Amino acid sequence: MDKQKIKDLEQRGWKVGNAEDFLGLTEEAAAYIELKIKLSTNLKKKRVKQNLTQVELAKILKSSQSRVAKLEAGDPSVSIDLLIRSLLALGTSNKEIARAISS
Amino acid sequence: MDKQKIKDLEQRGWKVGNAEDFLGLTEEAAAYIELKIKLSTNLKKKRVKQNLTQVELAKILKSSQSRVAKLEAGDPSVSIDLLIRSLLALGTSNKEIARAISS
DNA sequence: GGATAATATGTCAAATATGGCATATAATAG
DNA sequence: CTATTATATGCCATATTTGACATATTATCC
Repeated sequence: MDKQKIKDLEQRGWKVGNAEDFLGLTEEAAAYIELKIKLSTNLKKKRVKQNLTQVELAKILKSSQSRVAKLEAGDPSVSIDLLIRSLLALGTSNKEIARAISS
Repeated sequence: MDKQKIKDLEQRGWKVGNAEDFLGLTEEAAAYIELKIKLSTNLKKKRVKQNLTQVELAKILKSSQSRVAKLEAGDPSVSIDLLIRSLLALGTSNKEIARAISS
């Protein structure tokens, strides 16, 4: 969670600590979501860099524009699997994927 | 593909080059499989390090021994999603996962 | 050897992810 | 403003993944 946000909440008397206490997320679930967001952000960056529209990327992936939108939004309905396969389809290497995850 | 193997094949007159030509895999599919193997190997290592049996890990994951076996074998029927969630359940951080991927 | 624990493999119903479609909402140009 | 293009959202039939079970195989100990 955003450091400033935590500070703000603590000012107001909240006992925040971390995302788990606040949102009821286990550390595990939080890490999972974080991972997904990193991958989806990266996917969008890659697509834009290659001057592709969502429709064009969908064609490459043999998927649909709507699914690409959901991929880039880190929608709960998309799997890490599809995110990774999409990144690979855009020529991303495993090392790059690793970098994205640990960023 | 194993460097030595390639050399051996080339000795015998094969034009190998890479896994794609040889196995008919696209670079993308090869990278995907490679990634999966790295994660599954890492999962097994983690489990063993924590002195857990597959049955015990299955309990933690609310899954079954047979699925854990498949996870560790990188079976085609298991998703990267489940591999990552399993690693997280064993206390693996995103950074560690990234390291495993780029290793 | 035989008993016991751990892991592997095959199958399948139920759960989840996916592509595709319709449609809504931005963003960009003219 | 109004077309046009790009992206977002909701839905659903189909496809893939999953847990669970049975059973097979492989260690490990006596």
